[in-house]
Amino acid sequence: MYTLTALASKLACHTVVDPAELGVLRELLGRPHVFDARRELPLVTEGEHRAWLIAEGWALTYKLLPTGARQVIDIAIAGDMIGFRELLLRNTDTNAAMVGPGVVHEFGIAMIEQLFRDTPALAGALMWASSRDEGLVVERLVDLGRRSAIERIAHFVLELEHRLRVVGLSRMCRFRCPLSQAVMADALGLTPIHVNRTLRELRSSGLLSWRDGSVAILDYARLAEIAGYDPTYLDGVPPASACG
Amino acid sequence: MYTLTALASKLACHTVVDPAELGVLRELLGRPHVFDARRELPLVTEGEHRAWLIAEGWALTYKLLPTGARQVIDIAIAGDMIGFRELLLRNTDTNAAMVGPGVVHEFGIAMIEQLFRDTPALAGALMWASSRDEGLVVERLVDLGRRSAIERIAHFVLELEHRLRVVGLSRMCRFRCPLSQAVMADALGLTPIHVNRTLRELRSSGLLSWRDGSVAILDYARLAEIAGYDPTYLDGVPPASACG
DNA sequence: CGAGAGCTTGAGGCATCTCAACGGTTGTGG
DNA sequence: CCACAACCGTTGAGATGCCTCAAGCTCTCG
Repeated sequence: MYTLTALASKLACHTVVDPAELGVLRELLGRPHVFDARRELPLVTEGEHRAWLIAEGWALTYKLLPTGARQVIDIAIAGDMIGFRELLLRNTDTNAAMVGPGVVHEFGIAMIEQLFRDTPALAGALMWASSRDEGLVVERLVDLGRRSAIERIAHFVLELEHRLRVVGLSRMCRFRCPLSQAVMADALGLTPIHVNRTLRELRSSGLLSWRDGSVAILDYARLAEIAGYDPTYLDGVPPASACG
Repeated sequence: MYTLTALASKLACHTVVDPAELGVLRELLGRPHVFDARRELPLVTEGEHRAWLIAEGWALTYKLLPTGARQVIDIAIAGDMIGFRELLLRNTDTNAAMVGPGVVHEFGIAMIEQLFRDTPALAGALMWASSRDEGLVVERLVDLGRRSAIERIAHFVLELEHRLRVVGLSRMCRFRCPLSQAVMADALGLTPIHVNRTLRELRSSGLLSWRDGSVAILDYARLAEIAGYDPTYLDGVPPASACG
């Protein structure tokens, strides 16, 4: 049974979450779906906007340009929502898909409205989580506008570690990451080739290791210095102290 | 007397706005402040987060990097809010400032909460406006990640025209824009020098004119083609049909 | 009259892209 | 069981879009 532990961990950074309210949410969400890798997550079905809560696995939203280029907007891990922004804005030019296999819940605007009625504290916490996701997008904007490739990647890895640690998926600066270099390139505004070279540079400098989807941050301090990393835009949880 | 006409025009794109509710908002906002150009708009004062509603003029939010580089996040025109995202997220690494002189209202989280109690329809409309601003940020992300300099600038001009038209500040594809090339550079992830050269290219191709803060889109169709422009991420208002 | 802001132009450099290719792994259908 | 495609990571060589450095001009403001 999936118990939304990741979501609970994340919200706990912001407020105390009533377990009873979480129970209401679980009831409203219903049964989870188990999805294959690369499965598309439709954000609009039959004119209705849909959003997704990731219980397990990774997902992302992206936009496609007429030229065929792709820009990844959000990278969602366990406890994150996908399509929440589009629920309010009702735009339809955004796509979403799973990265690896995973477990997700589907929901719509009606569920959010009901949460606001029945469990206003939890609804507020979800709004905070959504704002935090916007903060991630803003920080990515800074990445693409004003940081070099090596700074972007360093920043990206540190941010990932932080988010995964909050939901219990990073320990001692080690975590699993199923993102291909192509996906990272589309998220960071680079070429897969350049992502490859830059990662190699970080690896050969002994700052991190990344093999077969297993990442280890080996020199947190130097990585943070390269990235100009300051996680205050996230959630107030302090950065990792040690890399054992 | 400033009557929030720009805000009303914008919200009208989304829902019918009750004039009585707007009256309540005007009461809650109180007297407007007249600010000089370049005036800073503090987003945090005495530990309290503050936001601003622009009644007249232009304002922007930005982040500063340790290196001294600047990334502009939002560019706000009449009817737009500044600092709304930070109100929820409570992050403190974002700055805001006026561009030219202008007229603004200050508000805080308490006012939003009261709007949700007293005028829920209007509060919902404001949430929509806030989501629309997030949509702008996402589209900027696509700009910086996957569009060339000339595409970014073309897209930026078209988006500006759309937003200004919605609040009655653009007619026949002509509008005033007080942004310096340096500000545009910091918004679009470019150098002021390159913005200058790219603008010259657009001008000499007869696509637009830009002199002394007066902009005219001369060839909407070709500009839209260059930019890959599709304003569905905005508000459902159709693009400008003619450039007289 | 000087300072500052904004716009413009030139020359050279480099970070990143483009094009091209190879090897390993996985899944799939004949 | 094999052939083949698809995906992923990797590397090389050359091209280029944008940056950096440098300078001069105009206008406004005090």
